[in-house]
Amino acid sequence: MRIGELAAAAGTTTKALRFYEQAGLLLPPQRTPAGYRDYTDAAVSRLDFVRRGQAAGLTLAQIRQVLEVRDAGQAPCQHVVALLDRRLEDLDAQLAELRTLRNSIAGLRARAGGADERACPEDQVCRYL
Amino acid sequence: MRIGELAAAAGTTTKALRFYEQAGLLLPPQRTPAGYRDYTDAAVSRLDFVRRGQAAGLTLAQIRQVLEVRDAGQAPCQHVVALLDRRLEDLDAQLAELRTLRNSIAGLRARAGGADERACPEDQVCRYL
DNA sequence: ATGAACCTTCCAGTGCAGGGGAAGGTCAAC
DNA sequence: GTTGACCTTCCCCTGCACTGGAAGGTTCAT
Repeated sequence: MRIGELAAAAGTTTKALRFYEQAGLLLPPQRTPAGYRDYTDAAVSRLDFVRRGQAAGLTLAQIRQVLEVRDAGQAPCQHVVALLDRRLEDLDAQLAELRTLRNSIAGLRARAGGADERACPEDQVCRYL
Repeated sequence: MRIGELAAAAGTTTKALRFYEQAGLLLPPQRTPAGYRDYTDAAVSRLDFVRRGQAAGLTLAQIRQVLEVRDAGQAPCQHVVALLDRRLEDLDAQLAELRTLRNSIAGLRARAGGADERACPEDQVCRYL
């Protein structure tokens, strides 16, 4: 399987695949005599895993760590669970932050009312912010 | 007022202030004969505005636009209100997205249970993701 | 034999908001 | 008269996940 086919199968681009290889997410595949990358089907499921990790909001560096554990022959499950737990914590923190921000912006917006046009005080840029 | 004093007064760094000037957020100040930047107190309240904008999650580019309107002698209030409205929409979208993500990760985590150590299937990286 | 469609490497840039540090000028105090 | 703290410009670096393009090699169909 050449890089273009793999990209099509995984729903990504050849550029991204070369980048993944250089980033340690894809193992360097066999090469044809001409130097073309020659992938096996395993690369497709590996990329599926990468995409599931990304969908879970993991960084490529975190996904790579999981893959490295797996490639070393160990079960990465414990590691994966720890990542999920940390991700949940981060998400909860981020959600709390965004909710606070939303409230304070909504407050500003309410204070501004109907966007009337009286000029702001001279010593200030805008009284609505 | 020299740049170091202004930075201290505004709770930021000289690096950031030079960057703001180059980015069009701070007007180029007078210079002393030696070439030092010499700010007036107006710079402090301008920086306060910048910080309030940042606290509201606006980008420096958006804040700069508001400042440009103000510097042109117009009241930027309408503009500010529009920015706040867009920011609210974006925040709501982002919150919805994060909530969805949180749910799906919580689902994965629940499926993983107590992080037990049975190996993942051979053809898969980890059954928990 | 030639053109399209693929592939290779390498270099550079994107957006965001600055930070790091070099090389050199200036100002006040001791 | 020199130390130390400040200032100047300059250019590169960070993180993240790629993307774009140049210059050149390969494969396949016509």
